Amino acid sequence: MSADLTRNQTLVMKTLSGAEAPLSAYTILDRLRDDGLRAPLQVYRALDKLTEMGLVHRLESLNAFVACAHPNCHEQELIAFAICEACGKVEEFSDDVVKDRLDGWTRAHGFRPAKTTIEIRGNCGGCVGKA
Amino acid sequence: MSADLTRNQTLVMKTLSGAEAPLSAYTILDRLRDDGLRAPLQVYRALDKLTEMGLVHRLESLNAFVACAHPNCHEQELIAFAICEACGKVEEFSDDVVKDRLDGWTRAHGFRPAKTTIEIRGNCGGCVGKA
DNA sequence: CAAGGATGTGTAATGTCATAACATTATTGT
DNA sequence: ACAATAATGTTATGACATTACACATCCTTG
Repeated sequence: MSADLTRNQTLVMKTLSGAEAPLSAYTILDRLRDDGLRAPLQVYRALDKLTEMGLVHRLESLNAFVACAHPNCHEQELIAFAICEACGKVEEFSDDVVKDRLDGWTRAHGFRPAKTTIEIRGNCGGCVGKA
Repeated sequence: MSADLTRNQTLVMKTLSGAEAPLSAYTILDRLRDDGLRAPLQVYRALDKLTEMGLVHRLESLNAFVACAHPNCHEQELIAFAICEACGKVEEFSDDVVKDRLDGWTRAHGFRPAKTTIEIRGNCGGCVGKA
């Protein structure tokens, strides 16, 4: 089903899947030095492909990347992220009503959307409790 | 009404207000060399304050800044941006239904939001026509 | 007025994120 | 096997943002 990944793609994917929180490209690179990766581009190229395949998401407000939470996620239409600034964990969800409203706006304005980003930064339940 | 701005803040604000599209901090800096600005920090500090005041918004997916579209905008609750990748123009809007839905999700999950980003990248009406 | 705090400014150095350009090495389809 | 396509490796560079430190300005309050 999911197309085969190349060596570098597999390494990057495993690193992200095993992480508790989003990782920057350079952090991924650092964790893969022992596997032979040496340059940022090797990571960025893998991330590009993985993102295209919907296996990885980029968090714009963090300049970092996470593995997709849905096991066999094939590009869900619109994904929102809730990012905890304390523990770093990210929750991924989607909402059809939000999607409809944004679609409504773009249609009404003749805007053709290519990619939509929704990111909520704050503190997750667990971390609010501790505070 | 709007608190007085300092010299640097005024310069940055004027630059952004006069721009057709979002500007990066370094672009702003370049345009203000003749006014005596020399270091990125002078721009970033001004941008921080202006953003706090709600006069300027940061576009996360662009790493760039725009003047707030609403004349006397005092921190509207939730703002969405539609960013044209062809001409660079940005439209700013808000939607209470979207806000309610996202609020609903965060409340249900005990998540305390601090800042929410909604950015739609694509092509605006004008540019879709030309294509 | 003087002392102290808060805020703004100037500068250099550095840190962090991302891509261009080029050469080489698989992989795949016919 | 051959050509086309995609992936890789490497160096250098570009683009975005912050740390650390020194100095100046304004404003308060005793």
